[in-house]
Amino acid sequence: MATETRERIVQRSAELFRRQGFAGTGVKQIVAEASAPFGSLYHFFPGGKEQLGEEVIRTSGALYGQLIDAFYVPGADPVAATRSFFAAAAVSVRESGYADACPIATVALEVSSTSEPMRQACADVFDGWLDSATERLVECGLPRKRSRALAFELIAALEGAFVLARALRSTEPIEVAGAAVTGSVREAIAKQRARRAA
Amino acid sequence: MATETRERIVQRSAELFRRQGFAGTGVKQIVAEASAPFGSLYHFFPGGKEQLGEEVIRTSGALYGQLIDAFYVPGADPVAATRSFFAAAAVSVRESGYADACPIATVALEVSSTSEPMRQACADVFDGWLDSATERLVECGLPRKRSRALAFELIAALEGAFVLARALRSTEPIEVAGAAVTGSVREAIAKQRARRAA
DNA sequence: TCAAAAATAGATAGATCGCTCTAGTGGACG
DNA sequence: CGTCCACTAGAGCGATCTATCTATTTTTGA
Repeated sequence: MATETRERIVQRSAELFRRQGFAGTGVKQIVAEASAPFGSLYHFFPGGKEQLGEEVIRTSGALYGQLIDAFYVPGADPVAATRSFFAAAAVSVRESGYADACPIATVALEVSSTSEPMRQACADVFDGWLDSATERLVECGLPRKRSRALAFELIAALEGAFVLARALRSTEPIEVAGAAVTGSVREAIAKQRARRAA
Repeated sequence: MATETRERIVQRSAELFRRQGFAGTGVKQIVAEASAPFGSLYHFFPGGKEQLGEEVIRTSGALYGQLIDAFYVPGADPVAATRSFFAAAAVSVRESGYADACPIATVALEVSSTSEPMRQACADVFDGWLDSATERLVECGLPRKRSRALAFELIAALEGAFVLARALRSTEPIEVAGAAVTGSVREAIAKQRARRAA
């Protein structure tokens, strides 16, 4: 089945978009690096580059979102999970030579004011991440409202740390931000335990 | 003095870059919207678009950095300053229709893997912000090490909240992130006072 | 006042952009 | 065996990209 060509296009696009941005990546470069025929791109994506962009955002966003569930497994310690999550992010960013951080942030900032379908795709991805993180924290016994605030704090700190890490070529922002979020989670858990004991 | 043309080019570029990114903005569009002669762009910036980009990053980055000093004035309450800082950011983002958030984040993510001089400019700007915030917190009586960690937390949370706010078209990320950072500052101040009392 | 320098003005080069088009290939199925 | 259809393949279109070029106008300073 030749639909592997389609997958190669999406995967290569995902890598190029997150590194050079959407506007900074040409369709010729995509098909060349994906070893795909040029005609196939418009065969699989009749909506052109924008349709490809939207799909790349949704698929790579969903893939990355699975990491949240992978770290915050039910029954595990959410404090340790938070620490591990940021530590893993730092390793991943460093190992890619500070090239690959968030799969959609670069595109998100680029298209939020220029392409409504792509902006919506980014919003859906972020909403999905926030919902995932919120649910995992609720399962840890935290109140829903507090969980949602922590989810925002977690995603925002991670995204911001990624921006700094890529520009500064350092994992320090990720480590420091991770420590801060870990502290917030620890405090929330402690407060919740105290309330239950009373 | 005709150097106002040069300033118009820089200012207009700054606005366009932060909204559509560096690669997504053409030099023709810049001179058109800046009401500047096309030849003037290459007269003032013989290094072309990249030189313009670097200068835009440095100038608009320095301008934004002054906000840090404006909010964390010596003698003022750092907790209230943090709250005000994020509140002002939220208002600013909303009033621009979620178009203008961080002046350099969009470009930073775009060029960190494609243009070393522009990446370095972004790194210098971020370093400047971190140094400013660190100094202001040190002046508030916090230990230098703790101040620097809080500075990272502050900038990272703000940057990440900006990414989310623009895509979600909501100020909630900025408000929630602001509350988290404000809490961290409050806690650091309280801990420092307790240490001094002992 | 006049020459030199600075800035304006825009035509245009050469490359690349996203995209369309037609032709051809290979395999599945009647 | 022949037909259909998904996919491959790439030439090429018009538009746009960055940048250079020459010519002209404006400003500056001796």
